[in-house]
Amino acid sequence: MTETEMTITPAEWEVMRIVWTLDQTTSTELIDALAEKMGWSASTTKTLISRLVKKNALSATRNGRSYQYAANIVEQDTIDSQAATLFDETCAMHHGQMLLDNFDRIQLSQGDIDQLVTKLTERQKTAPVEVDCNCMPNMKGSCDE
Amino acid sequence: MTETEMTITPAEWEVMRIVWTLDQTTSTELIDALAEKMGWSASTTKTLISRLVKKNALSATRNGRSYQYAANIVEQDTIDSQAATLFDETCAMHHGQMLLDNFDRIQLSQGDIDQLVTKLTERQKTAPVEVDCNCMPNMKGSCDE
DNA sequence: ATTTAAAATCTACAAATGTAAACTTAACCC
DNA sequence: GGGTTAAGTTTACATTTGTAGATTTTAAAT
Repeated sequence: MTETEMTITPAEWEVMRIVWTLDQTTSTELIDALAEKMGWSASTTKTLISRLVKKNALSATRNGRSYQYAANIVEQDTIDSQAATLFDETCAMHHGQMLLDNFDRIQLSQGDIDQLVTKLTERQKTAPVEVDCNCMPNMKGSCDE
Repeated sequence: MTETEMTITPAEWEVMRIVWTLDQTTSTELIDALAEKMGWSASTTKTLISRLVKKNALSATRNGRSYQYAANIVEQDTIDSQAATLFDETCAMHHGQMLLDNFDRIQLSQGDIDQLVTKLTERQKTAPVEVDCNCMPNMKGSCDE
């Protein structure tokens, strides 16, 4: 499997979330959940399912009249690369503030916090006073506000 | 200004990054920077500039033969809402791990780290052992891996 | 004033995306 | 075993996005 770095669109992402949550599911369940959550018509959900199966994000196993759908991609990995893209596409100077500004929106478990604090404390030793801007090729300067 | 929550596409985002970095700039500068960074033709950059001006993300002030372009939207705010969207669109259960997995990709200043550690320590007091899944309407359960 | 060249505007167009109706097929109930 | 109906497949279509050529304007230089 050549892992051709597929793209999941926002609408498709909604389907994946349900699949990940239910682990193993059917089009009916997906149609119902997304009709409720997103207000989508059955057709819309069906289309999205098809596209996800075609791009191999979902596996479809025939079971009587219908299929059993399951995710072929790991949720954590997919979220991680989604985030990686965000970090890559935005100015490094603003990442710290971005986390601080969104802090209350981010749910964290006790274990997450422990690990983060540990890593942050470690990082503190080598942290710069100011992060450099990485928005332009040869730019030492900074994104000024 | 009714702040109609505009959408910046990935390609447009590249233009904005340069504008934010240079603060005040011209089409020529943008064309050059993006030709180098992205390999775009002059026309492509011009089109993106137009679209950004039309959606009011950029202001254009005539100056002789050309325009002076400047951002109408604040970089930090824009990055913050980009991140907010990511957090909203992904399962809350995985946010902690997402940060840990991307830790080395995130640049942080000493000040950022201090503030984060402070907030995390404070949060620890009320943090749950496990974060709940928020992928489906009435779902107490969890996204099982 | 005329030429020229840069800057802006207009037009184009394929691919991706969101959204869904229409049609087909096949499993299941009676 | 034939009709019903749920599930899947096809077709559709407007918008958005990435990408860029063609055309028009107009400031600047001579």
